[in-house]
Amino acid sequence: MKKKIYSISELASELEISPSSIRFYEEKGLIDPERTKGNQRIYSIRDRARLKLILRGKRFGFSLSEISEMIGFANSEPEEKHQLERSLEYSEKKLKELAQRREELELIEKDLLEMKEKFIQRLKKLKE
Amino acid sequence: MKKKIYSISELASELEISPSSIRFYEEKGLIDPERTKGNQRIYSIRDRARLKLILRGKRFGFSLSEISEMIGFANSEPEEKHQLERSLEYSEKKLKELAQRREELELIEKDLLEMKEKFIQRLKKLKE
DNA sequence: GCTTAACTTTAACTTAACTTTAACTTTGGA
DNA sequence: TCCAAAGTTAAAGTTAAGTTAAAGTTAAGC
Repeated sequence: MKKKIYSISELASELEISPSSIRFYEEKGLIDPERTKGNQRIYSIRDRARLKLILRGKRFGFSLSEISEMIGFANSEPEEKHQLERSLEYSEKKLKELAQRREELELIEKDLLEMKEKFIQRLKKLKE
Repeated sequence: MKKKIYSISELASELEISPSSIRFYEEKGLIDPERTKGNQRIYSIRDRARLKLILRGKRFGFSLSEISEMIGFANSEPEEKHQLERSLEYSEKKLKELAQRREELELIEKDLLEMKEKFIQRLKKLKE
């Protein structure tokens, strides 16, 4: 069982963000790495995966607090029936939101494709 | 030919943003409505469409300046060949970016779907 | 053991994207 | 014609998401 771990700067350069950003996410409660005897942060593969998730979320315009909410929910292991049902509802809600975003993304793509076509047509005419 | 127009507050409430935001976008050069004799802003259907585009872009984490760049490019009518070619390149670049975003969106959706499945399974077990 | 690179915290600073406020003007209805 | 509602600008204030700086601590290679 290999237990790969990372220092803050390793992880930062791999994910192409600054160490300060990683510390900032920790301050905001999005991540919570172990520490060495000397108090330096050590990141596990799971921590790395979580950071990747954070960055992915950010690229979609989710705010850190939204991401925080999603992570908290993802990592909960609800045992009680009522809580389980609430979690289920939450995931369904988020899935719907994502579906809507996908539709909008398709609209933007359509706009851009049309633009591109227009440019191509005009270039063609220039060549005649 | 009906030439529907809007006041700032009409448009704001329709798009569910504040009038100040609309003014702010104008200040940033994203939109440029006509004015009445008395200097009040009047928005055309095209202005409304553009605002929608701005909001759509924002929902995808594009910054206002990126959106501004895209809009400026969309509204340019380049006649020169070289410029046309640049515009074409630009649109292709943006389309690639969008494709990548779509992939990431699919990853997030997958994560969420898995979560949802887990909750369903656990609920099932509880009922046995 | 020493040096130096990498780490630590705390606090101030920065930027984008708005929002709020203040002081004033225009518009639409009784 | 007058008044309230809606609009105007300019400037200051706010919030999120970092970045930078200062001052000190730990770890790694010689």
